[in-house]
Amino acid sequence: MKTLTTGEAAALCGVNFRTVIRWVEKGLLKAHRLPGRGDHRILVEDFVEFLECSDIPIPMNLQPLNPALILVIDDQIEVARSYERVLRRTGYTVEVVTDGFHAGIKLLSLKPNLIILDLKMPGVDGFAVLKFVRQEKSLKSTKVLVASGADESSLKHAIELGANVVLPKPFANAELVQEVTRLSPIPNDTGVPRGLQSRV
Amino acid sequence: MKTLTTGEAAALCGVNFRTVIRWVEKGLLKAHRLPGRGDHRILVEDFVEFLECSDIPIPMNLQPLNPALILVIDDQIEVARSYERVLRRTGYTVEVVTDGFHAGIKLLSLKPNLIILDLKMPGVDGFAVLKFVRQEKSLKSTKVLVASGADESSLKHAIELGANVVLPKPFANAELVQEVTRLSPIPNDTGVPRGLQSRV
DNA sequence: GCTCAACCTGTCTAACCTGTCTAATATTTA
DNA sequence: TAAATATTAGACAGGTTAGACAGGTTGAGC
Repeated sequence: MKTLTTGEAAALCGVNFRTVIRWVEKGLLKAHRLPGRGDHRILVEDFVEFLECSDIPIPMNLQPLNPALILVIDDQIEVARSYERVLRRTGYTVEVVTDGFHAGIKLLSLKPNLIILDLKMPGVDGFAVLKFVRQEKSLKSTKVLVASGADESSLKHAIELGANVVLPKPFANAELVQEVTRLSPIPNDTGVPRGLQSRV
Repeated sequence: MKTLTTGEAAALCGVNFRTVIRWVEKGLLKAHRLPGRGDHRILVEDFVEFLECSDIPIPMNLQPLNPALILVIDDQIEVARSYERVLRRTGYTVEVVTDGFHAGIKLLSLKPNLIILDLKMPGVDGFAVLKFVRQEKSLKSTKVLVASGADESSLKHAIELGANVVLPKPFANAELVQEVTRLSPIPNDTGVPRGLQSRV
């Protein structure tokens, strides 16, 4: 259950936080309060509904991003394609990049829900990618699955840096699918506005 | 999400705020309203589009790109630092990246006004960067200066792909500064408060 | 060049919403 | 746990609104 503080909500719609508080006080915007100082917390869905009702444009990072979008970062194109095939069959939308530049571009422009990342790639430092994802606020909820043939200490390091799951190569397709669906379940299509994932 | 009030928009194009409101009411200028008193808020991008369509000059501080920001993409850190030093002295803000991943990240997050790009880098395809910049809408007016020791046909190819200037290595610092200032003149910071410059 | 109508823009008003500032303190981060 | 950051309420200053009216600009017709 994702919530916003008054400051965050204010920034998202370009007003002062004081104004957001007044909207809450007037009952225009639904919010609950924390026991301590009485901080307001606004459910994202309530905020979005408020924006919609008020005809205020909804910022990008609140748009319901494709919950089934996976970015595969692996310089070995055949390996990447293999992941792509398996995951597409499972119902995910998959995007593949094989170099660092496009990894950076797609990461920021797609805001994928999950990343499958190799560590040892010529030209891309998997650890650097991991570090970036973990420090970038707009990717806060992005999951990272490291799929690598690197040695154990590297894999351990990846975990320390914030990888959600590490799969040592080689692994079976079934393992990949299992971990991916655990990390990023495909939402069942009740009430999901987008059309594609409901076709599955 | 950056927005303008009617007063701010009015100051930016040198009219009375009442006039801005009338433009909005007539549908000439897109805006949304706050729930409280019905204050208008105008998205900067909508305002810029309106100015463009109306042939009204667009004030510096609304330009989408950071006016004096240069992104140096070169895997040789000493070379990149050397550019950085020279250009900083000239008055630019300079950001350096030495790998493709961060090139992608910084390109999208900083929207630099000018890129200094090497072509032959292990791990980064300079041509791919160039192609991307030229097809990405939000980087429409980004200038690209290719600084490379690549052979002549590569440099020619870079021009075909949309590079604004090609500097074959080696070149003198003075040459670099000259080309950069030509492509991306530093806006004179006369401390003019925002909006007033259009009133003369 | 002149007149006139049509229309756009600036000015003024009162009401009231929004932004700014403060000190205190809760929440988050290291 | 300590330090850094964020949030709160209240008071005040400043900005924004709609409507009405006046002044200015534009273009057509003579």
